[in-house]
Amino acid sequence: MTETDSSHADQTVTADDVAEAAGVSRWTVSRAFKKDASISPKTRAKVLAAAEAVGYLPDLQAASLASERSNLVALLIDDFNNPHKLVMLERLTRVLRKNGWDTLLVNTLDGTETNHALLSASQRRVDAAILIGLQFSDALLNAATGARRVKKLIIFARSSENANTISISVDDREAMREMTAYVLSRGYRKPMFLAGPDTHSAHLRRKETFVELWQQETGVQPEVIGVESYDSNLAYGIATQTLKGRARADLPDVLVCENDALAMGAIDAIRHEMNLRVPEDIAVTGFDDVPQAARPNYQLTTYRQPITRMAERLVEILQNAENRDDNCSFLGEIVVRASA
Amino acid sequence: MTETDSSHADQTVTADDVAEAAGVSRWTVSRAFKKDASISPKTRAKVLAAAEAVGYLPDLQAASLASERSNLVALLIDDFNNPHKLVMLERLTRVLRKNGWDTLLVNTLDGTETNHALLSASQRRVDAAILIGLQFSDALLNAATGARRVKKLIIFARSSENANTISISVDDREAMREMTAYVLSRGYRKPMFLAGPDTHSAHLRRKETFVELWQQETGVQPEVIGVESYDSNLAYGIATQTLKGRARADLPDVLVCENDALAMGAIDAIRHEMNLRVPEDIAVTGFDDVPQAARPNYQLTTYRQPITRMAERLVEILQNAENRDDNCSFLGEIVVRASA
DNA sequence: AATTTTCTTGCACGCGCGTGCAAACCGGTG
DNA sequence: CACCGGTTTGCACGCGCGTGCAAGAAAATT
Repeated sequence: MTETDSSHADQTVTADDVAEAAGVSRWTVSRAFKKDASISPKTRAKVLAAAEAVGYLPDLQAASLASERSNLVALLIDDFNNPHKLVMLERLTRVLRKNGWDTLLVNTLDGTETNHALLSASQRRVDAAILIGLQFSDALLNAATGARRVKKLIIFARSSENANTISISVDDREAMREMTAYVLSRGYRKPMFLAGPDTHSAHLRRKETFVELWQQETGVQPEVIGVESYDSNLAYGIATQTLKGRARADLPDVLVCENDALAMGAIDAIRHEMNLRVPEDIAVTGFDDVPQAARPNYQLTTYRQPITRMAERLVEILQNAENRDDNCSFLGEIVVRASA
Repeated sequence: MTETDSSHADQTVTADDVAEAAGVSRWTVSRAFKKDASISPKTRAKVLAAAEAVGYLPDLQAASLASERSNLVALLIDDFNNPHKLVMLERLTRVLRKNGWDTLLVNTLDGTETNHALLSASQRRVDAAILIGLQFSDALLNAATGARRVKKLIIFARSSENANTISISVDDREAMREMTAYVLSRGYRKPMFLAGPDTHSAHLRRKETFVELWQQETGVQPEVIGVESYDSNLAYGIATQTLKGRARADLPDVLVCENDALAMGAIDAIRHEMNLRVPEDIAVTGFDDVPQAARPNYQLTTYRQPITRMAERLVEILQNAENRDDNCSFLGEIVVRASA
């Protein structure tokens, strides 16, 4: 039916059709769509007009088959519980798209499927794999770097010393230095640190930094508790379990949390389990500045990572062919709200 | 350097290499990787072993160029604020991957770039475009259906009567019928409905259904308020503005919300702005059963959509070549918690 | 044992486009 | 007018694999 309908052959418009319409060769059409190609301005204009007329757009699959670039990146994520991931997804996809990259979303949550997922991504000839997950084991990293066709491995929003790996992250040490200074400046003296799980390959140095600096500044070792995943409910449970029933004098005056998810769980526990006030009885700080942190009932003092700038840096790295491992770190800023 | 290193030629292993290693032709290799292909079991085993040995995996780009399938779908999303989106992303990517599909994540948040993003996806030869956003204008839908190479357009978790469109969603009418019955059964008599924005193309019928049923059952028209986007902070603001300062007798006894994001904002407002209790003073219900709804301090009574089953249905639709518009709707279940 | 029938395998061709090279073109100069 | 440097265009080849068809091998039938 539609095959004989040649009035507008929208079935599949190829460069040949455009070439015929514009009265040039197919290769000239190809050049018209390529920036910095050797083609005269008027020919390009003529070709682009013809392309517009017949409704042509280059086929990126075919293009990446023929060239060595795919302009496609894989985004590997294994934690869908933290709203901060949504923020990163939004920023990354937006910035990448704006610069001509498409994004393959790969869920590596299911551990047994992780390698398979990674290989699957490599089967799509991605120019890079970007990890924004938490639990990338060394096995995963090795699988990734070993995977053929994955040219670059980029760890986003985490730092890593692993070789063959580029990491783009906030400077956790400097961030915690600022946060520690802030907490001290507000007069808090009995802190407790609420930490997330320890991961090996890509690490947040927040806990170590806080403990070290606090010790250094006050001579006192701060109390530290931890949860085994960045989950608000777990934080709620651990905070309740640790603090509820303590004598008032034994309670911390500030709870410094490794990220906002933990902080929000802790705030809920303090209020709803212990009937205490934030920040009057116990102050709380977070990290990430997720959208929920600004909610009127949290008003969380936290640290904002410059995700957009980090994403833009990512694009620069993608554009550079050379694979020198330029790990780069950024500075964010404390966002002071009512919680501390 | 690495080119002369032919011990394991990991640069690019193609089917030819496997063919040589296995002592068969390249096309036999191709068949070994294709389910239901005409090939003897022993040959297949031999080929797969050889492939394993040389580290070969089929190149999906080349495969989709040669065939008419890409096993790639585009996921279009324009709302990154609702945690429910994270749930859907996780489920969809997991189920799709399990069934051999890869996912292209397309951020259509930036309105002016929406069409461009859609076209860009079509340039990747996606087998289908899946919309899980909110604001798909008719213009967007038309652009999508008009876009070449986008064979199917599927609206997920929203219903739509638009032609050339397949929608997979929960039966909103039936869901609200259950919710209304529950609210009535609990003895609430002064409801207020908190609605999200009205969108045209793909609509939730929750507000209409609730109003209609309540009227029908009690003869009373329930009060309705609305926010212009599904945002907790907005819901907090509107709830505060509407309810704060009302005489106790004029307050609703239950706030039925179009989704959990609105409900959680409302709960926060009720507690922190009005110093009232949930559910004793005002009960609240939501919709979606986002992870946060189970948090101890929300304990939100809500309605859970069977996202995984819906995703599996999606896969079936993708596998069927014929494009009959089988809009399908699912039944979820009320999740009763403490908030109502 | 000869001959069908059914499986299995090999192969030409094409999917749509990019790259490198050579031919063609253009305008300007001695 | 011939010559030359620079620019623009055309073209063979290949990217890695799937599909349809025909030849070959194996199994089943008489």
